[in-house]
Amino acid sequence: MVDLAEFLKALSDETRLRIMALLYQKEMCVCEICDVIGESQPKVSRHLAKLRDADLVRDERQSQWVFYYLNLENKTASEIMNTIIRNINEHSILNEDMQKLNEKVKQCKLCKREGK
Amino acid sequence: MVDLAEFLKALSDETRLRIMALLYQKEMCVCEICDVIGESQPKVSRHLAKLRDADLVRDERQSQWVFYYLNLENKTASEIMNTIIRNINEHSILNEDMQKLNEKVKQCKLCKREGK
DNA sequence: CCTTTATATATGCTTATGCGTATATCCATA
DNA sequence: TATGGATATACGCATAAGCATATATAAAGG
Repeated sequence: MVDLAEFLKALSDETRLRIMALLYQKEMCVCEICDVIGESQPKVSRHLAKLRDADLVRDERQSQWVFYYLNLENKTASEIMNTIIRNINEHSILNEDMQKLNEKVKQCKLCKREGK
Repeated sequence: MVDLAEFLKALSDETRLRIMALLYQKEMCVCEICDVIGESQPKVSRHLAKLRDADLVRDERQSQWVFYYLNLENKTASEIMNTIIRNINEHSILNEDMQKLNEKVKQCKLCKREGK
């Protein structure tokens, strides 16, 4: 397992926290994430790479799109994410992202996966 | 409350994690902490300052000694510390510190507080 | 093939972080 | 008030992290 300090460092960035909170809801492709959080594609991609390096997320290419999803194998990591989501009301930006996600979900035509 | 990312950043350093795990057991003065984790006084002091800035710990001078203790007011922070401690077996260095703490506790003559 | 869309990475830069050493401060006591 | 123990901070340095912009790669579809 990845070192605890390393794993917390991977979580300790606002952009990455926002991404993690989104992926906690459902797996998403990069462009969806960019859309919801309003950050540039290279920025999101770089942060996803860090999360992947820390083994917090996994990715899977589906034709043009790369879908990211939480890696739930790390028990400590999963429990900490649970805690954050449970207390999400104290963290307004995460809350706003969730609302935006719910709106977007209805209208996104591109990023639908066939399976899963 | 301190920003979630900031708070996680404060936690995401091995030395600070070790200190937090110790303080989870009991309040301690700086020299005790140095002794248990085997790090220099300036290093420990600097890390304690960071934890204090993030409002994860509080301090209280008792004559020559400054005692540090966990600030349990931040709910998210407390729950995350609980999670880490609950899973401490996966993080050997924290475990070793705990054992060392237990040995030291018996023999420490200096750092006894009158109150609390 | 060529273009478009989606994604990843490289580059150059600025700022943040951590460290060891040296020094300052605070307090108790001789 | 001089000394020593406990603690905090300053300094100089090395490395890491984050950003924007530009470019590279991958797949789909004409």
